[in-house]
Amino acid sequence: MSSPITLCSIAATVRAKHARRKEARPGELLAAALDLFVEKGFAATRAEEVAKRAGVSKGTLFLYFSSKEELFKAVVRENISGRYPEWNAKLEAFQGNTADLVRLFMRQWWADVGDSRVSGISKLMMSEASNFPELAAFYQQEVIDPGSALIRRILQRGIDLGEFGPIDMQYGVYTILAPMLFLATWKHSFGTCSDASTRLVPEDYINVQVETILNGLCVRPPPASSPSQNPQRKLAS
Amino acid sequence: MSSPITLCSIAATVRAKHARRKEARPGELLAAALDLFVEKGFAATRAEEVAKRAGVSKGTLFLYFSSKEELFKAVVRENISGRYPEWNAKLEAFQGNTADLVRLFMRQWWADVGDSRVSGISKLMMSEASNFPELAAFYQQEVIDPGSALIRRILQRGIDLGEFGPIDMQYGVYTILAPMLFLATWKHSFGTCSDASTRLVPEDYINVQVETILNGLCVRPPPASSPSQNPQRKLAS
Amino acid sequence: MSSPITLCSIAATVRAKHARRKEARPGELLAAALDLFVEKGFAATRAEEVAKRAGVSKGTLFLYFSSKEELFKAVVRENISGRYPEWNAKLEAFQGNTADLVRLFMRQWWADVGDSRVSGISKLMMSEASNFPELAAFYQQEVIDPGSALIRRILQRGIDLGEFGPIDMQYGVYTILAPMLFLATWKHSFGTCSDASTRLVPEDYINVQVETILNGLCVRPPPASSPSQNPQRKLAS
Amino acid sequence: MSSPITLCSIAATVRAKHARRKEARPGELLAAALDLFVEKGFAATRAEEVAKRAGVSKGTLFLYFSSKEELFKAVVRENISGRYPEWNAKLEAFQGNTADLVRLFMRQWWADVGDSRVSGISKLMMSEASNFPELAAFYQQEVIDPGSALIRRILQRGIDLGEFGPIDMQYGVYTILAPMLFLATWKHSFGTCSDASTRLVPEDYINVQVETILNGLCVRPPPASSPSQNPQRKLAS
DNA sequence: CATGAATGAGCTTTCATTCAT
DNA sequence: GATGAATGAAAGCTCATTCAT
Repeated sequence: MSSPITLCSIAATVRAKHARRKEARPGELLAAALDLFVEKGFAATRAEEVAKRAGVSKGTLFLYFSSKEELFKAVVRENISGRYPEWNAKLEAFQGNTADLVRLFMRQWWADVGDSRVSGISKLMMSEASNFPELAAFYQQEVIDPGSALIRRILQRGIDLGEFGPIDMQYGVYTILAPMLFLATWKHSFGTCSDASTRLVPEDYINVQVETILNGLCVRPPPASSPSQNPQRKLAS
Repeated sequence: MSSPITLCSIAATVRAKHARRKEARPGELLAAALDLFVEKGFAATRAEEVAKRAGVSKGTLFLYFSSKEELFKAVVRENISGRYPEWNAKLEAFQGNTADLVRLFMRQWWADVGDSRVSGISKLMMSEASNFPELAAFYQQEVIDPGSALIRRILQRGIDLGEFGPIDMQYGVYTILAPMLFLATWKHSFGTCSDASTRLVPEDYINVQVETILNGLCVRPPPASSPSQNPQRKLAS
Repeated sequence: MSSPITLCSIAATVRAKHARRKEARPGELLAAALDLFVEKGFAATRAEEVAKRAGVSKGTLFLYFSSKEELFKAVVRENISGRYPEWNAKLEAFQGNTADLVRLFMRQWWADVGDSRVSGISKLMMSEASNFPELAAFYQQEVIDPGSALIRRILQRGIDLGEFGPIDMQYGVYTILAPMLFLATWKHSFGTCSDASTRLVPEDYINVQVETILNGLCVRPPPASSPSQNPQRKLAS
Repeated sequence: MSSPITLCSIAATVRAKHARRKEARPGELLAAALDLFVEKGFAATRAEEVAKRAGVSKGTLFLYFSSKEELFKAVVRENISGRYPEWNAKLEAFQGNTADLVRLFMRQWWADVGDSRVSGISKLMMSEASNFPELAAFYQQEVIDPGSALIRRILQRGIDLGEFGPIDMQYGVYTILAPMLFLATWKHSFGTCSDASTRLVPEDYINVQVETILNGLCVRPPPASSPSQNPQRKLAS
């Protein structure tokens, strides 16, 4: 029974298995690379470790990505999946006042993005943007700009409905963007190594940030006709 | 007139010239190191290149700083930690209301730190903290903790004087810290490569941030007995 | 007949050739390292030279041994520690009187260790122990202690059988150890450069030492019922 | 009063002081170098540390010794002061039996040489002989050979008086030499780092060695007409 | 003479990349 | 296609030696 046919079918099976794995390879490598790039940064991530985590050999990594730089670029491109349509839809459908919309947006962002591996990409881009300018431009176009537009529409809604005062649109966006990107960056830098006493609880951080953004630090006379908008504000300890 | 005095002064000159080099070295090395650390990050900066830029050989660098980590620490002390006494003194001496103190603080920070190469250190630490835990701990101790304490005192002043409402101290600090560190990080990442149209003007960014922090986005009835505290707020464009 | 077997055997051959190199490497490296350590000492032996002598590159050395210290330890294990079981077995199996066992032991040591490059390791450790405390501790544990134990068992055997008088065990061991280690040290120091007239013939040295250790220099009345145990003692010239 | 005369006399005083120190310099350097070479070996001893211990600058060391090798050679040559005439005289004058002479000699050697810094020279030569062959030859001529001759005369005395049996003279010498040189070498190698439990007490070591050399390990019928020659022999523990 | 700042070759170790199998 | 053994260019740091002062 050691006929050529048997050999062929063995080979076919092997080839099929290979092919199946082959198609999965890049994805497995990219996932492993994302984890490691986020955790250690670009320079400190060793190619061999990426390969090992993806379950392949070092040589195979270079079969799919001609260099570590190409791998990095692929990781970033791969992970910029637009969740924007979904968010835009939610924004359109929202019925309540805009302050609550801002609260919802920031908390949702943390739950969907900040608290997931994807926030690592932000940290990564912040860290490596200057080493990969084309990638940075790409990221700006694909992620930062749409995100800014989304925030801008929220602000505009507040202004249009008379809830928010007048504000510079270009910089007003950062009012919301900065605390979020800072949180993502911090979580992956000092957040991994600072002692427990100074460790930041993201939900509490977000709550304090959003209430300050909305109402400011300065005392103000209680608004005439509105229920407490600030149930989450924590008292000074 | 070939008096001992003359002899002494010759010796003094000689010594002085010799000594002057020695005394100048650390400063030259620190300046070179700051440049390169900011430009390339900690890990990617080669000791030899620092030396070359300071106009000395590799060995000389290690004559003055026992390791690359010590060099970095010295850069931080020279450019950041060392300035806290001055900043604290300014805080003590300030006479106006706390809202103006916050405005002053953030604008001064931009002028002194953010707008200089020094802000690159913040970005660098955000990028590399997780890879150099000892450096991260040092930075937290020498920079983050005193900085947080300083901000906390500002907030407490506002509360004590009845200008600020109650706020959680731990997270309230980030209200001021986050926009500044975000700006520093942004400037050294996307700021170096984003096209002119989206480029951020730091002074305007700071102004919008500080007014939002103080007064919030939400409209409020004008306070009974105070003139507009917000002359800088730019109008929506 | 192009059966799977043929295919398999081709693969096997390929694998074997590949594997053979890999399996041969450690041995080649250990041999090269032994040579160089003995010739130049631990500190003065450069990793690159070991690699070159083994016919590989610097990097390859560190593929098999994680550091120069580990390389040295492996050399010691390969050449010394690893042989104790064999030596212990010989000791257990020995049937004759203990004086002859001591003679056998010292001559065998010379044949197996002293007369080979391995004795250079003893000299090397004597020279560099104080500079490499971790290596010294390792050597003490892996070589000195088991060696002392072995000698102690020989002495104890002599005492138990009534052949040897009572002796302090701790220092009695040096009675046998010192002449051997001295010989090894001498061979690799003055032995390499002293002129022929004063050159020491190890076998003769060993013979004189062992007879003196056994019977002393002092004359003694011939023991009642034993033939001369000392046929090798050379006469004074 | 700032006359040239004053200047000259100041200069003269300075020069005198300089001259006085200048003559002391080489000695101070050699003493410092001896300590360090013995403690750390040739390669591990840093020129700067020798200079510092001698109280001069690194540059000055190279003013007196053109290289580290020359310094090493000078250290060895400096420390080979013949104590042989004195020892020879003592040997001639000794009245007791030769066994006691051997005991005296070995204990005296320990007190005079082994226990002093000079024994470091032996260790040093053992360690570095192969790197400095001319020096090794010199040392052999100046130290080893006269020492051997002295021991040979002691042995010959024992033979001539009928106290010692016949023995090969060339190798018999090592019977006494080996334990002493081993002790010196061991003291400066493992002696500095082995744990307290295995630490060797030199006087006890010498005692056990000398009694074994004289009387051997093997039991013997008590000599008919001699008082116990072996009061120091320690009992097995 | 004496100094000590400066040098730079040299060391161990790491890791992206290659290529024979 | 896939492997992993092998490579060799760096990198941080040391220290004998030099030389301007």
